[in-house]
Amino acid sequence: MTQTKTRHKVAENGRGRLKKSERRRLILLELKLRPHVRISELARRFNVSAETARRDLDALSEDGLIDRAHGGASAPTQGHYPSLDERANARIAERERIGRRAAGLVQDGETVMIDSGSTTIQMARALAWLGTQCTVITNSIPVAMTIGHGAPEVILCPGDYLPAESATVGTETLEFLERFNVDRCVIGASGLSALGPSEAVRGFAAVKRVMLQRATNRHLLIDSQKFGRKGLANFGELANLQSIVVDAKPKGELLRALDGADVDILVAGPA
Amino acid sequence: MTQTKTRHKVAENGRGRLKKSERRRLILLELKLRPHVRISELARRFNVSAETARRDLDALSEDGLIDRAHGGASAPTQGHYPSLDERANARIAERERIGRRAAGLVQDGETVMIDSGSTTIQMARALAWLGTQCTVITNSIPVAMTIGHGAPEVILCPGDYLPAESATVGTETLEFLERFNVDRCVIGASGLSALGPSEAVRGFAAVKRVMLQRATNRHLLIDSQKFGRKGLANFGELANLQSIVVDAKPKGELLRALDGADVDILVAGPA
DNA sequence: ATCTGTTCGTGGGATATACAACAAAATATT
DNA sequence: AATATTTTGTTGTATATCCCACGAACAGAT
Repeated sequence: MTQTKTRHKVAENGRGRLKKSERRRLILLELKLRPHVRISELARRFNVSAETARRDLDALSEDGLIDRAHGGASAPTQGHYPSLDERANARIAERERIGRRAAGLVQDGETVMIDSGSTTIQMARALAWLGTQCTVITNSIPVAMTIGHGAPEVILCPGDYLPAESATVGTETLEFLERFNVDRCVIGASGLSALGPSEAVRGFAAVKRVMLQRATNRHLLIDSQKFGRKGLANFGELANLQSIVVDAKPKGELLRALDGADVDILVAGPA
Repeated sequence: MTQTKTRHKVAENGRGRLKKSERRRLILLELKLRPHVRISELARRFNVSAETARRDLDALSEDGLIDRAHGGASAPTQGHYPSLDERANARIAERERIGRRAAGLVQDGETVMIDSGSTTIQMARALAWLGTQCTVITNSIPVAMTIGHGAPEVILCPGDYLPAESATVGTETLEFLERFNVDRCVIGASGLSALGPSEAVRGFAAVKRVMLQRATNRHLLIDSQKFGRKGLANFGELANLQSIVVDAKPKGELLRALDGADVDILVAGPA
């Protein structure tokens, strides 16, 4: 049952033992197929001690390539997700509030474009929860998968697959989106300043811009931590937005700019 | 920190305790966002004993909704994956062989269409392993995600998202595929008889048909268990295929038909 | 109100895993 | 070839989880 010999041309050791890098590569590969691997199982499979397997998992976890668990590890969630320390969890709570508030805006029968991003995933989750009878168009795979099992119908955009964000981008995506006219679009952003919303990830700004063009009602979902920040590329003016959904009301210059642009500010309460 | 009150209208118990079904729903929801939950964590969060949390996970695992692990549970792999009992694992081994053999057919620089299905996922895995420099067009999300982190470039098809198969289907998908001409297509099937390959899942047959039209070289990946079976809809004739990749050589009528149609039979050896 | 089935918590012994520190082996370097 | 470095194995102890069985609390029905 030693499969080391059967492999293509794995770098092996003196006595058919796999090298560290090979083991780790196999672990990653395995996690693409199975959701979870167990330390004891890896130890047996590679003929190494449990400690070594543990060290492998710790190292991979350090690099963010896997999600460590007691006794094993899981594949990281599709689409970057925040690590699990306290601060990140706090942010999740806020995003959850924002997502729930935004999901409440969607009415039965509407068609909605949803952007990719961690906050919009939360919204998708809330939408699935509510079971709103709507049609969703998205370029985000996590959004599609989250909603997929619920009531709403999902149309996925084509395009170049961006693994880091689990979303599609590129001209295919843009052309596809341009074929639709929808009731609503819900987008996230890396930053929001008086000059407008901006995005850090290459290629996303264009997608957001097209979504904004194609929707009657335009909503921006954004965490208050991102107020004042400026990302790589601006997309659209403040006046282009119907409303922003936030966890805390903006202040100062940003608030004045929003008021001037006649943007509704929807603060997601703790309830 | 008791969030039970903050929920929309969760069914709660006398003293703000969640009912069993609510807990399980929340667990499922949580796993859409995070790859892994831990029993101890759930027990704290729901204010129940670890035993209760364990029972929840066991029940959900029984229904195939989660993947149980030591100390917790993970979300099941995107796209249906066979349960882990012995027989299923045996089938996986065969599919892995087939997938590896098929991946070997792809040359650097080629453009390949890959169908959805458990066997093609295995091929995607092998392709990522080999690091072949190719461009992949697929309607399967697991395929895209598996390959995504490797060398090949991935273009995802648009369409209606089919949660059960984690793939896109429908006219959007077909129209999109028709815009490309590729070197190779690799497709799976539910059955293969002398009359040709057939597919059971609604909507998939059309996708396969278009992929076959658009490719110079056409390969069918199929498990020998499916020889002789007939699915819902036939797609294409045997003569339409360059080769089939199988784990065991067909016999009898099917073999004669394949020979007559001049189809190469590539048997994936155990090595 | 009483009954009945479900759901849940508790306790204890067996097993698994985590963590740390050191020793042994393999690999790389000079 | 000899040395330095990395990688792995081992040991021991603390901690977590598992599994089982039993009894208490609960919800719904008669």
